[in-house]
Amino acid sequence: MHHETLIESVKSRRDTLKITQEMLADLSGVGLRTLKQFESGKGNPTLETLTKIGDTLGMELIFTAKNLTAD
Amino acid sequence: MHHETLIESVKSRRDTLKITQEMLADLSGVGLRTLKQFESGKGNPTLETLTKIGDTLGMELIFTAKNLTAD
DNA sequence: TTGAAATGTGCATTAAAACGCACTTTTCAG
DNA sequence: CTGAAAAGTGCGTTTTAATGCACATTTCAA
Repeated sequence: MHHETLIESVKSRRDTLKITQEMLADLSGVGLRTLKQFESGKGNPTLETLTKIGDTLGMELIFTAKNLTAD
Repeated sequence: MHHETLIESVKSRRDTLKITQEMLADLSGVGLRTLKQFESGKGNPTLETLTKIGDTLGMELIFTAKNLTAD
């Protein structure tokens, strides 16, 4: 998985929930600037930041065995 | 998911593969100090660090819908 | 088209991650 | 038990994430 996929997960989810970056920032406690940075692919968020975002969006971050068959 | 679960995933996987923190540090390019910090629960790693570790262990980091039924 | 809402970016500051090094503590086979 | 390997911690430095603020750019319904 690429960094992008994680970003897409968040943007997609946020889109589904119809909330703006600003709302997510407020709800999650993550700074708006940080969220913008992350969603625009310019950031390298910490686990804490990702967790806050995930919690707010009803998602959780996990490590799974990588699928080696597909490419 | 708690931060711990992520840590356990890594420690468990590393244990299965029979590699030390030092080896994982070398293989992944993540500093040994950083890895120790993370595995001992004292750290707040960046996505990049988690990705490097995951890549080396054949794991990938993903966001999944949180399971609200279980607890 | 148009303007407001939403998103993206430049700049500066503060807090903290990443890191190396040396040392302590823990683990465990023999 | 014992020693060596593995894991954890204190300390200091450098890099950078997190953040606010102001402004630029994009999106899109009316």
